[in-house]
Amino acid sequence: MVRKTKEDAELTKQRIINAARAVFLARGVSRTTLEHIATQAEVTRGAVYWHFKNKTEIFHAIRDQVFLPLIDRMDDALATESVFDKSADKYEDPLTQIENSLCDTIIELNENIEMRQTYEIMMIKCEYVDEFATVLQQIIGNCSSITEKIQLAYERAKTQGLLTGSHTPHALALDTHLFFSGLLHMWVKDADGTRFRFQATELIKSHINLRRK
Amino acid sequence: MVRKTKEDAELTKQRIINAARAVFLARGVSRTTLEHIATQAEVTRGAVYWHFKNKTEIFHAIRDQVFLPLIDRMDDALATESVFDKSADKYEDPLTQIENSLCDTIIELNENIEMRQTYEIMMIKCEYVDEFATVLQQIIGNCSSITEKIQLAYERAKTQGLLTGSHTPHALALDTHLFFSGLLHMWVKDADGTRFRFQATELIKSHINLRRK
DNA sequence: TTATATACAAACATGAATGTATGTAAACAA
DNA sequence: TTGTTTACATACATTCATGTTTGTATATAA
Repeated sequence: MVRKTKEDAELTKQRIINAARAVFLARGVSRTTLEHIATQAEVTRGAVYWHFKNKTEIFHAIRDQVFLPLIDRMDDALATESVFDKSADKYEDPLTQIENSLCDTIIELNENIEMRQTYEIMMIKCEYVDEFATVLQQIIGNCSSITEKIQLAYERAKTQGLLTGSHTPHALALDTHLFFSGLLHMWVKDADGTRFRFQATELIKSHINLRRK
Repeated sequence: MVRKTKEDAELTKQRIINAARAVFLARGVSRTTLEHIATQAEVTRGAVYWHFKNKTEIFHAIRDQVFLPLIDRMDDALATESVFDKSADKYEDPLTQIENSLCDTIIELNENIEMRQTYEIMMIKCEYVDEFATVLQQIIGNCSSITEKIQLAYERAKTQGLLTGSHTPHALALDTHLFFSGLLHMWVKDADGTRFRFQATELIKSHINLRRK
């Protein structure tokens, strides 16, 4: 078995990525060798080195495959002025918009194995040093842009008189972002699902309800 | 230079721990070799192997030195029925108690280099697999007990009529805990301090103010 | 005072993991 | 049809980290 068509090769590449995700998850990024990945993908290290320069490049491939689409989706959910919820057949107010965009992420995390595994790898199976240190900056950057989107939604909520108290949209957005960040971390760490996963969406709802008039 | 007194030996051990913390922080736990640690501590690997079985044991030593006292302090700050704040010369209400216990942790993180470095190592320079997986369980456990303490404080706040809205102490406690968890993560990742560190205590205050009547 | 245990240093042996170089059969272009 | 490139597999060289063993000077107990 040797030379494949272009489609076959692309398939092999994807198999390597999937294999790497599984092995990273089980053994951590550092302890994973290219041999591990190759074996899991049922190829040799030769194939891995053909498609990727090194382990770091595989790591980035895994990350990009899950996070780039996610960021887009989150942007979409929050950026629009007003959203018509087809399932509920009505327009969502800004607070519900925030709530839904957070809940959707959790739902996606529940349903999408690859995304769940990728999150887990990024959060607790990876050391952010040297080449990986740059990833941290990207994460912080994404967080900022999401927080800004949330803040805009809170500002709309404020002008619409939906908010309780006299809190600034900025503070509310940061609080929400930190809450959600903590929730994601706990969601990931709560592997058996007994502590956080089962009530994640409820936690989001009650978080948002804290701000509702 | 050879056989030392017991005190000397204990000092060497501490030097190794400190060296390990520094190297773990710079290179990540996985990429750190015992040779790195030995060099940093100005001893040989022989000394390291004398005091510790392996790298994992050093890791636990670092963790215990910082986290065990921390948990005690957090418990103290939250467990007491009512606290007399000497600096302000008045009794603290439960909400202020929560606020202060969180702020104190941040202050400690700012002032205590070893604690700051240890946090950073645990959060972003370590992969929780194999022997380290158990540490995750401990972390989750600590989180639960802290959340319970916070919940008790919120219950006191409720009976004293300090809370806005009709939220349950349980939900409030989880929300606060997740918020703080997220804050700690961002605090650590925000190494240059421009995004979260500089306003961490303000974020805590505004988080608590969300609940104040 | 002497035997023994301590607190290391130095040397050794082994096993990986990495990257590269080479081989090769099939796809594809001309 | 043939030359070339592609998509790998295989083999090789090197580096590196680990754990263990041995050596040794001194503190300490008897």
